[in-house]
Amino acid sequence: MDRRVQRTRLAVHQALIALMLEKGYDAITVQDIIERANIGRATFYAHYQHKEDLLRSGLKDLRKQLLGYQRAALAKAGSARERSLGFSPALFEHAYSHRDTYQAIVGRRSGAIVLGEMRAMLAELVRDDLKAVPPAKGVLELPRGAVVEFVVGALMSILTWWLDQKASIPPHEADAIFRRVAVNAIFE
Amino acid sequence: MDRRVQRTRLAVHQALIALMLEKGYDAITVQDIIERANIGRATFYAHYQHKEDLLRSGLKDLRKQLLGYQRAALAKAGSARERSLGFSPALFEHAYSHRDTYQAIVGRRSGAIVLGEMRAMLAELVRDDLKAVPPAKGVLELPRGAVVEFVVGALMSILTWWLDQKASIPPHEADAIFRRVAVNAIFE
DNA sequence: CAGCTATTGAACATTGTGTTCAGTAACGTA
DNA sequence: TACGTTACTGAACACAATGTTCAATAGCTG
Repeated sequence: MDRRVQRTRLAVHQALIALMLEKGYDAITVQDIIERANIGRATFYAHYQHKEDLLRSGLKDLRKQLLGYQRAALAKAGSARERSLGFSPALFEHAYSHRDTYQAIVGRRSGAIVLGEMRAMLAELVRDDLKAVPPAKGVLELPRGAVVEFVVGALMSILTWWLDQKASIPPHEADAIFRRVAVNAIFE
Repeated sequence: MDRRVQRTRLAVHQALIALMLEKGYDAITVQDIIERANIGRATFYAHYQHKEDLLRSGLKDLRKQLLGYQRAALAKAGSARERSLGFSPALFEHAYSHRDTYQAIVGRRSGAIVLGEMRAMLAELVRDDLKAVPPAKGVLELPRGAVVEFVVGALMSILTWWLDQKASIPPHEADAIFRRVAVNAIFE
């Protein structure tokens, strides 16, 4: 790929992340982005149609990685309880080493589109994952759709809370908290 | 209060809800609102500073009602398990009878500010509520902040899922689903 | 080096914002 | 009912951002 294209794309993506952390996705204008990335207006529109288009292209990379984690987790052995939502430890590790990016995506300043896309991505992961889990037997049969939404909500909540924390809790501990509340709800 | 003011405020609020259901909060312009509400531009800005200002004023009413539900629930008798998050049945009932409004606020088309405000409101409720609940004893001590975020996330998730459902599930059933996954996580 | 292609910067029409102000209508009260 | 007060109107305004166009220029790949 043309080196100029690479540099432009990188600069724009970095500008977006930085600006999201500073002012939140919604407040960002294309003007802001091209100034920060130091590129011409026409250049931006040669690459992306909208601000949103840029965002989606960034989330595509994230998606690929998450799907990779899931495939790896599904290949592992263990009890059904251990294997369900098996991608979660890797996800928390990943978030830990890309704190800035995750905080920009999932944090308080984020935008509706960002959160919506992230939810959709995670929902896909969780749905696939739960295929292996038999429906919980209890007084109340939980609808599968509700369970998926619930797990995604719990995951995003814990993730947000964890990243906002001053005292840096290690990722495996944050994951343990998530699994304690989410996995409990799924089984029995 | 002046009748003219009342009519203007009502028209504007109704326009907002309708437009949120049609195109989502983010896509709405002040232009849209004043056209739909059929008022002059200057009139809008005489009442509200921004689009966001209008939104917040609408959410204030909701907040009052939710706090009322909580006070009523706290006054009731019952086990700790029953009493915790005791406002939830009333909340689901309320959402059921104001489906449109809730769908506009909490639904897929909503905006980040809307969701953020709603989260904050619910977080306040939940935090107050959980003061009565002793910390769960288990292998892992759950941080209180994490629990609050988790419960709010679960509530919003189940609410969204429920309102999106075609088959109209009765509110008490939706509430049962919520309590089944959320209360379980808090106790034991 | 040659040929291709990405980038530039400036200009443009369009849309929305938030403010101002004089004129008009509707209101509450006496 | 009549009066004084207050809210609404509609038009105009400066400003900021959007997304497009195009000729000129710079940088890349082979």
